[in-house]
Amino acid sequence: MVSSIDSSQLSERSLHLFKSLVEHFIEDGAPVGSRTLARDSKLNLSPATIRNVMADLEELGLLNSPHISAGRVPTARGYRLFVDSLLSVDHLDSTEVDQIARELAPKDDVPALMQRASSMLSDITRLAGVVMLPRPEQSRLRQIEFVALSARRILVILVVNEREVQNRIINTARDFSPAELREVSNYLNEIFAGKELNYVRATILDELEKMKEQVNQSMQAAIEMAQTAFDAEATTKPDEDLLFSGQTNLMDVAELADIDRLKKLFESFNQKRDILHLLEQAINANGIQIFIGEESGYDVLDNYSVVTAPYEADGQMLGVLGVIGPTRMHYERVIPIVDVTARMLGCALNTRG
Amino acid sequence: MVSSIDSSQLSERSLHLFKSLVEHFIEDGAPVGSRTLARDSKLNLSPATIRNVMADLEELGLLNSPHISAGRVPTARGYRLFVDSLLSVDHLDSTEVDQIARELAPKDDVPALMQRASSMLSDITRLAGVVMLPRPEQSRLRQIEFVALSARRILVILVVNEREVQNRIINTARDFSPAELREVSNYLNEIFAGKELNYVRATILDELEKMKEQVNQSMQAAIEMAQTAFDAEATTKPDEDLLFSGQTNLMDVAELADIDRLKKLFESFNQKRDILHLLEQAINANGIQIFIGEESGYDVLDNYSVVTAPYEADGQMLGVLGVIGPTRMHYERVIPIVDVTARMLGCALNTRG
DNA sequence: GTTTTGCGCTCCCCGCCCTGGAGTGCTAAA
DNA sequence: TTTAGCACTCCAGGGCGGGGAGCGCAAAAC
Repeated sequence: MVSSIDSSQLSERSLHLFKSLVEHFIEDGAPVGSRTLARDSKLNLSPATIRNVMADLEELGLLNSPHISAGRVPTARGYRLFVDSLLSVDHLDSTEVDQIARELAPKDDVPALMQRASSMLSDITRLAGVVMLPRPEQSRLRQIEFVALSARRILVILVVNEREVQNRIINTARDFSPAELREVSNYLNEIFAGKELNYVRATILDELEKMKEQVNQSMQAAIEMAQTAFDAEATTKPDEDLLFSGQTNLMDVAELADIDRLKKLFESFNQKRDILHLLEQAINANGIQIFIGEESGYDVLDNYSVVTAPYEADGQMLGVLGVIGPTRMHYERVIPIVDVTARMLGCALNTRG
Repeated sequence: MVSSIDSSQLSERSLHLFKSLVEHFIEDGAPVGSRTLARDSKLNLSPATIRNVMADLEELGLLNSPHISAGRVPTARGYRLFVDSLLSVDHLDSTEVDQIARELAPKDDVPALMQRASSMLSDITRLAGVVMLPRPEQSRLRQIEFVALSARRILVILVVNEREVQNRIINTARDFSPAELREVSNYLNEIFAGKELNYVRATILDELEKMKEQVNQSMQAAIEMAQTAFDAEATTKPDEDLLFSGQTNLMDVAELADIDRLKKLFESFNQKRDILHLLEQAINANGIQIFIGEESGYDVLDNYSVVTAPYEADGQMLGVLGVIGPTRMHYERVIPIVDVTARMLGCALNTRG
């Protein structure tokens, strides 16, 4: 990464003008010229002076012009300086906070809650919202149950983290009686309840070995069954971990009218991979993190910014949520919204149901 | 609906030319003029003759021209005649059929299967795919189980139609012991297993009344619990019944470059309501049904066509699937693909797992 | 009677030029 | 150091004209 700009390297005046320019551009989406800036920034300077300042800012890589006789536009680096040092974040008025709180009332199951969080983000910001579901690595097994469907088909139910339920169907090598199944689940609950899923997956093979002669036949079968169950879990999950919403909002922002870029972006939403990687970077940042345009390292996100915040419950980081929109977005509004939503979601997930 | 055109009302030659014109337009997307038609239809007619024929066809409402000196374009009515009487459906080559069959192998749970069906439709046709999930009204309860999560929180598991599992969490008024829960589920399974969910929902109140003094306390509680469980089911489901995929494919078709229409369409995908209504009309048609442009009655679908087919398993209609694309789509390919997919999906859903 | 030829006409598309406006950089004056 | 002045660049939009594609109509040809 190139040496980034420190606000102390620039004069008060330059910063003021720069901030004013970025705000203008965010509002209008059109390159900003020296005259408009002279008129609207209260500094009482002539356009010519401002041109000199702007030339300096361009030198520093904070601005550039689409062509020689157009106004200036912030670069990614410029936005970076803007959000890091110049931005004054809005204070959300209480009606908005109330709305968020209402939507995120912990009334039903986790997936539905996440879905609501995502659509709320997109509704309020008029951009695209995204929520990463609680990471399975941090999921603690609460309970495991087996239900016999037919002779050799068994429904496995994993209760995870108080409110989340996963089920999968496995086929077994031999028949199990209901009593046997109960015995098996009791046994598994005894050793694995409260453990992390990752730990369970990792340990279950050892356990199998250790118990080989020690316990009776049905227990061995139990462990084998459990293994199948958790294996399946590991393989079928990974594309179910991001929830998008409000993608269509992005079709409004005019400067992205070029449908090709938008298509690429939508496709990367479907693929999920890139966005997922990006959000994973953000999970350990404590608090808001912002990826601006090309900074993210993903081509599809050129000209888009991602504002993220991790959410936690019971003192544990669970995942990340955020908003995706044009670099030219109203950061001063989006940031507090993402922030508050993350906190509220955390509250809703705290285990006191 | 206006009287539609019967192919017998038109001369052999007119039909041939008309068909040729539609095929041309589907290929190129540009209005077709008399000269191109004269060149490419093997009839050895002069452009002037063809102009006369085209004028007649326009009179009948099968064609129109964007402006006076452009070529002709099929109207919705024209497409209707085309697909009803003139279309010769492709024969899918076996590699494609194989691909479909492979994707729809009944290896895992119903939702995942549906998801695969939808994305396969969109992948193969390069259009948008949609699948309506099996209608809950036709779901038969196979088994019900309760799992105690904590003192007064109980996880209800409904196994429906062999392969589908639903769960919800309910809060109870008093504590239940595991033994009690088992007793309750045994009881409910006894009377309700194999019945339709609708029937269960409807009957459960009566049952409650009938059993009032007849059975012991815990049985009454059982029925109350079950009622809560099924109620919740009825209310939380309805927006989870359509699966779209490949929407981005629609961003390629150039003539719909006007982003506004596309945005409206995408929004109606999210709302689901309109598309759902449309598909519901198609569920009782036996076999392929095609909605062309304005015919559908929904504004958002102007210039789009929907090709649907219902799918069934075990002799029972379960739902509808289909493809959404520009009216100018390759019906001769899309139709057999939708058809085969519906059949295959039906097979995959047959209960022999 | 049907088909073709010929002709005049319409309309779109494209390239061209032009102009006005916005904005720049540079230089010289304040 | 700031400002004024000036020459210059580039874009957007309007007007214009030619070329092309296509049409309808009427008269000739089959």
